[in-house]
Amino acid sequence: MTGYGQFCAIARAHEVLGGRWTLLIVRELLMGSRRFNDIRRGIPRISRTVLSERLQDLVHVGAVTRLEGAHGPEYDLTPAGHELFEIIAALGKWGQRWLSRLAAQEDIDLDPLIHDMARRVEMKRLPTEPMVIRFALDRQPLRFLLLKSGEVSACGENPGFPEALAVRGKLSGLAAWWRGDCDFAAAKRAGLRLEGTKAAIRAFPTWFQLYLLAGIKPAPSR
Amino acid sequence: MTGYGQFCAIARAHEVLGGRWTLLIVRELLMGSRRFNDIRRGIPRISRTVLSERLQDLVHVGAVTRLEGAHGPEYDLTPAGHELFEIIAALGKWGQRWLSRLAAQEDIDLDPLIHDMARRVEMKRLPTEPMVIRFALDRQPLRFLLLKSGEVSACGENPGFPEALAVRGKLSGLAAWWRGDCDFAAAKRAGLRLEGTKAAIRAFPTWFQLYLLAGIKPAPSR
DNA sequence: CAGGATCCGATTAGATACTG
DNA sequence: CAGTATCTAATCGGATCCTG
Repeated sequence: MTGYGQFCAIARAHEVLGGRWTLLIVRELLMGSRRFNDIRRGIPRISRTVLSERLQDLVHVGAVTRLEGAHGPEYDLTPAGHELFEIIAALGKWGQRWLSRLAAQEDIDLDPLIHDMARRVEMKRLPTEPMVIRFALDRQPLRFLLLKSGEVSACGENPGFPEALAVRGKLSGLAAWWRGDCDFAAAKRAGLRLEGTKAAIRAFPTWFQLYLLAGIKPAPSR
Repeated sequence: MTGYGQFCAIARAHEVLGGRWTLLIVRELLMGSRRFNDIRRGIPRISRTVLSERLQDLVHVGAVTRLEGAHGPEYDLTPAGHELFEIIAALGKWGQRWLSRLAAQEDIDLDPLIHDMARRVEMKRLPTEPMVIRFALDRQPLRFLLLKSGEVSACGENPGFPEALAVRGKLSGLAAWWRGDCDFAAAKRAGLRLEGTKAAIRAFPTWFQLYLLAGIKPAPSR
C-alpha cells in the first residue's frame, strides 16, 4: 500500500516526510550542508541512490530547492523546509529526554560525530597555531581534524600540520560527552583517552561547543 | 541495514518512532483510543499484524503501557508517550500549512473521518431527540452516525432511530470542510450534498467542532 | 475481541558499474 | 563531484488461518 488514506494533516505530513533518512537529510540542511557529498558525510550510511531519490522527493514536496551553483548543484531549504525545524527539534528533544543514553550505543560511526564537531568549533578559544587532532578510536577509520584560524576540516590523512593531540579508546565515551550525557572526566573513565601535551589535553574540551541538544537533559528517572 | 549509526538524538528518536504507522497509532492514543480495535477504526488501512507489532514496539521503547482491563487489553500512553504530542503537533502544523489542501485528495477513507467527527460532536448544540445521520458518499461504505444525548457512535447500519439527515456526494468536499480548507457552502459547491429537513441541513455544520487542526491555515501563497 | 503463526508478493535498499 | 541505471538481496506488509 502506498498512502495512509487519511484526511488528517498529521498523516499527510508523515506520508511525505516519514520515509527512512528523509528527516536526517533535512537535519543536515538545517545544519548548513549544501552539497551532495557534504550531506553524505553527515549521514555516511545512506547510499547515493537513496540520497538522490530523497532529495528529489523533498524538492517535489516543496521543502528543498536545487540550484546549479558555480561548483556544482547546491541544495537549500525553502521557507517550508525551514519550518521543518520544529519537527526536528521536537524529535531531538524527545530523544534526549527519553532514550536511554547510557545504553551500549556501540553501533555508531565516527564520521557524523567529527562532522558535527567540526561545525561547532569555538574559534576564539583555539591556539593561534594551526594544528591537527588525530582520532584513532575503536574500529573506526582513522580521521584527522584540522584546526586553523578560520578553517576547520576533517579528513582521512594528516594534511600536514603538527599533531597536537590524539584521541583514542572508546568512541562511545566521546559520543556520551558530546551528547551531554557526562562530563569529560566520566568519558575518560568510560574508556576515552587523550594523548598529547598536558596543556592540549586540558584545553581540548573547551575548544568546542557541545552538540546542539546537549543542554536537554534526560527526564527524571523512571 | 537497521540503524542509522548516529549519536544524534534526532536520528535515534527517528529510529524508534519513524516506522510506518507508528506515529499515527500514537495520535490515536492521544485522541483517547484505548482498545485495539478502537485504534483500528481510526487507522483502517493498518493490518492487525502490523498494529500488534507496532504496539509491542511502543511498549518496548517505553511510550505505551499495556494493561489487562476488565474487557480485554487496554493501551495507554506513559509520560514519555504523552510528550510525543509535541512531535505530532509539529507534524500536523506543518502539514496544514504546507501541503496542498485542494489537491485531488481522492484516496481517503470515510471511516477515520467519521471516527474523528464522532469524537468532536458539540453535545449542547444537538436537538434533544436522538437521531441518525446517514453517510452515503462516493464509493465509500455506508455509515451511520448515531447522535443522542451523552452517546455518539458510528456503525454500519442504522441502529434504529429516525434518520434526520443524509450526507451524499463527494467525500473530498466533506474532508475539505472538516480540515478547515473551506466553509460548508464551498464544500457543497465541490460536490457534497445534504438531504433532509431544512432545519437539519442548516444546523448540521454547527453540531461539530471541526478537526482539531482546522484553525491552522495554509502558509501565504507561494 | 485480540491477537499469534505462516506464507507469499510487493517494495526498498545496497552494491556495482557507468556517465558527464 | 554528482549523480543514473541495473541487478539482486533483504525487508516489509497483507491475506489467511488459527487460538483462547
